[in-house]
Amino acid sequence: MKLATFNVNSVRARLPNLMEWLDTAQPDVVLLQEIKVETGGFPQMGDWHCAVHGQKTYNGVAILSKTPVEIISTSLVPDDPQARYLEARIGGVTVIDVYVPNGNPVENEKFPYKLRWLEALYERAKVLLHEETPFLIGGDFNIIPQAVDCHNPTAWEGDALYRPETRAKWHQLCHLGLADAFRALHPNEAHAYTFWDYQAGAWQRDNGIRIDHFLLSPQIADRLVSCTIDKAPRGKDKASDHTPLILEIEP
DNA sequence: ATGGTTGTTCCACAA
Repeated sequence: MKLATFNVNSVRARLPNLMEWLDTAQPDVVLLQEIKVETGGFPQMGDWHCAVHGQKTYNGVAILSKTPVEIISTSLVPDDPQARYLEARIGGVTVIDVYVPNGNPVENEKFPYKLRWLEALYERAKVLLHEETPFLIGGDFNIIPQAVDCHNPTAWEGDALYRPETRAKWHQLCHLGLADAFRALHPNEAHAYTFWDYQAGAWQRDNGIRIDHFLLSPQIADRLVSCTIDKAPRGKDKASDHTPLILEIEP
């Protein structure tokens, strides 16, 4: 079973690139973030089953699946006005699609909102682990876990993606027993990025960061086959600033 | 240190 997570930075602006990539990569399940469209405005996706939690202009998450997908929840933080969470069941697996708040600038309310959001995700993961539900969390976490996950750590000091409080939340999730699928299989690999800014030639200079992740519950981690970054979409015309992360698990 | 780019929307805001 091949799953992918892809922050498309507007599903409508990215539709030709997305369709081409789906045709090439042939995933079974795709977690999309930043669809930037209301739920009802999500494009027709042919024979894909779609679960969508969208809003106007900003944010928005969706799951595409070759097999039926049942929405379990679209709410993580109570009364969250921002569409960032989608929990669904596909076959026997609970698939959670997240678009974690960016958190910048750290001086205003955006940073505590990010930390509250991550705390709620931690609490949800604890419940699912206690229930022994096989699950995975994929998406744009807006977290650079370690120095090796960015080109120039000094440049990220103080940024909400790399602040100690942010990375502490990530490590709390991992210490619950969730596996960072990419890092588990590529322990020391550097320059393994999933995002390159549009600005200042970041892509050409490989000035990237690894912020898109799959976290696996123990039952899913036992089925882990591979986890790879598909850099090709980032090099296309009209590319998103993110590129897909692909996860293969035993059926 | 600054500026660099993209998407949505209506021009600033988010990333």
